[in-house]
Amino acid sequence: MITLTVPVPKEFSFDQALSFLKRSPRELLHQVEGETVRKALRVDDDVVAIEVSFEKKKVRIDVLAESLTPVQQEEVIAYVREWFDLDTDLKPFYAMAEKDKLLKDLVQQYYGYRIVGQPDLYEAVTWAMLGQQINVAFAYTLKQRFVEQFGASLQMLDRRYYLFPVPEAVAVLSPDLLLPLQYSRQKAAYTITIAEAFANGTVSKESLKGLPLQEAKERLMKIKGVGNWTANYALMKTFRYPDAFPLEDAGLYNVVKKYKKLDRKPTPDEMKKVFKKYKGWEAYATLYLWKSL
DNA sequence: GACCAGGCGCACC
DNA sequence: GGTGCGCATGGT
Repeated sequence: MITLTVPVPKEFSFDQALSFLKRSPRELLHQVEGETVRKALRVDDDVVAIEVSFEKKKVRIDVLAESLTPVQQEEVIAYVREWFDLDTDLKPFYAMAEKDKLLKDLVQQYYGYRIVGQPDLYEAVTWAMLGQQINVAFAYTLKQRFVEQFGASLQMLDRRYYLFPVPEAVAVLSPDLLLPLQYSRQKAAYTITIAEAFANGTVSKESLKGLPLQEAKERLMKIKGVGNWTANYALMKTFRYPDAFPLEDAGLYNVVKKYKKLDRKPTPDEMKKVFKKYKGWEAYATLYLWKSL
């Protein structure tokens, strides 16, 4: 076993990250047990299992492997930094939120809560699409079946670690194989077109990296099944564009409805007005507002 | 039994 | 370029 440590900023709460990661018992891509989260990772064409915990104000990563190349060590550390969003300076956001009626209490209550990311863009897009217009619990059920059936896994010290299916494997599936998992015809078709786009290189994390948000969104939205909401959500989770956030999100509408004490759904203009105050921090504002639901 | 979920594409105007 | 509809199923 190899142990790596990662320093964290003051405004970071490992417990908050864990409580987010614990939110579904159907999650197969990581397992939280006590104060430790376990996960399998692809590093440099290899697969390793890691155990992540928090010790002496640092993130501790135990890699269940006999040896790792220096490159692999770097990749593991980079993954964890991305996963927990350790490179974002939250001070300006908190300074702004302190003065905001909606966010004030939330940022105190959940201090150090960061956006748990999804470093794999393909996984982020597929997961966002799965979550369209159904409740989150059911989305997890669909994902569980999908991962069990089409994902790779490795067995390590009495535990099974699952990996998200790779686009190459999903692109060649027939939609009929997904229907027994309770996918709608629509979701089955979208699942495959998204995989095709990634498998044939039309879209990749590398090709979107560094693009302005609008451009990255347009590229993703060329894929059938990926609309504005899904593109924003995926870009927020993978690239952490601070201003990528799903404005038309049903949950956000409900927060604003409650806040403004409306007896109807807020209008898009009312939504924009609320979020105008959060310019540059829309993604983080969204994260904390979701917490209030 | 309604009604809504971390929407989207498409057919119609 | 706007509006309405079907989608599948679970939670409330």
